[in-house]
Amino acid sequence: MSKGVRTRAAILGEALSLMSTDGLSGLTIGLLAERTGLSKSGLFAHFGSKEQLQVAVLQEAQACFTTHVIRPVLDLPRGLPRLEAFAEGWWAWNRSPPFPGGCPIQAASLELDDRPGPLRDEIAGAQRRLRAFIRQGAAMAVAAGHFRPGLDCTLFAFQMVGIAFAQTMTCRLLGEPEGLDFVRRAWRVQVDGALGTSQNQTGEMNHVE
Amino acid sequence: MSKGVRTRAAILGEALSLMSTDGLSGLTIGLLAERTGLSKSGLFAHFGSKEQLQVAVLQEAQACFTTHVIRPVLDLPRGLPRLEAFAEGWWAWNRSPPFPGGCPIQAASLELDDRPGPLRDEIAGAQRRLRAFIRQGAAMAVAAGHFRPGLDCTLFAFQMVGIAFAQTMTCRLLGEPEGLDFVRRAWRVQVDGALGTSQNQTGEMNHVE
DNA sequence: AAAATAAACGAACGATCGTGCTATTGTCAA
DNA sequence: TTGACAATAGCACGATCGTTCGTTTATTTT
Repeated sequence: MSKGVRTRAAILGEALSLMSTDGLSGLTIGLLAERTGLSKSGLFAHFGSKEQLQVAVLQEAQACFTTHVIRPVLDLPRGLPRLEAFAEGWWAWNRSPPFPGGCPIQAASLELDDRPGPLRDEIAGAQRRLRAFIRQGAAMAVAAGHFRPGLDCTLFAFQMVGIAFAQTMTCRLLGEPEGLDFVRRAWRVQVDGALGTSQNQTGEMNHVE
Repeated sequence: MSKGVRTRAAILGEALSLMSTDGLSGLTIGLLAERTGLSKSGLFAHFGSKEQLQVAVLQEAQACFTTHVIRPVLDLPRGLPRLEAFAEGWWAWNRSPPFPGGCPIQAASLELDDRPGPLRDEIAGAQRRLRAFIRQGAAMAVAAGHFRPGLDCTLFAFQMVGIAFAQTMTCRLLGEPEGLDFVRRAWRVQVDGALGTSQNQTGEMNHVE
């Protein structure tokens, strides 16, 4: 591992921390240089432009999410077990990601949703992949007989994303300590609504369209 | 209405538009002065500091939301009718608010959630009031017999906020035209899960904790 | 209409922004 | 160990940031 690669990785790590608290627009080259102990120009040379730096940071954020949340659950059996573990991992990530601030991907998603360009493409791709992961996870649960046949897995992913955002809102912005309870209960409601009728733990029948 | 007040209102209107696309941190005094046709110093004098301008913009955003979404539904009968109308109004607001960009309140919520100070207090208050409004709306539906007794109205509000964020994500960032369908269906699932059993339109029984 | 007050301007400030250069330092292979 | 090259520093640039100040122009009140 050459020097340049190592430095670049260190820069991206620090950039992620900075971005998690101050957002993509708060990620400034001068500040980042100061925190990494590099000169502005020395740091700049690693990326060529501000935008390329931002793209790299967004990619690093995705890689970090994959490492911390996605990868660990791939060892678990497909279907409900994996999905449940992913949910719990995601809630943990949202509440206390490995940065001082909140999830950079969520923040960037709302920051960039009205500004077309490479940055929005990058974060939109990340969100699409995340939803696809959830959708496939739900589909596996259907295939395994955990979830009822005919479940709309795209809607399932949509709802789960909503819970995640509501969590950030509750836990981070409002700072309510019972936020995680609401997350878990909302998630439980959603899972219960997707279960196969034979496994329906709460005795309710589920809506099939 | 004196001149100063009129100008201030015009500034805030333009500021809201600018903020909806570029975020709170993109709301710069120079740019805002240019768009309103004022000089930087002339504009600045209306607020005294950048932070006070930002606070004023956040308050203006709340007022605008109240006018467009909250106020109209207060004429409707309490309970489910009002709640349904509010939902539809909110989805419409999220998809195409009276600004070029997306909902400034949602954007600011994620932008400020890690930066304590007057700005975060302001937006946190807005979110708390919004949730209280939803919670009370659900409580009225319970009182009116539309929703089942024992419904957790706080959880209900939590879930609804989640749907709204997921909508912004889907409709704005990803630009999926069918986004509104998912919003309505997720909302329908939530409402169905809250209905009194006698009115349950989908034939499912509901989970009561 | 004159006096009093409010509103807006123009110019300047120090700071920081992103981005080019050139020079110097460090690293790695021959 | 030297030579090639990658990595970093230093410096400067035009632009823009938020802010202050004194002045000028509008508006409102007397």
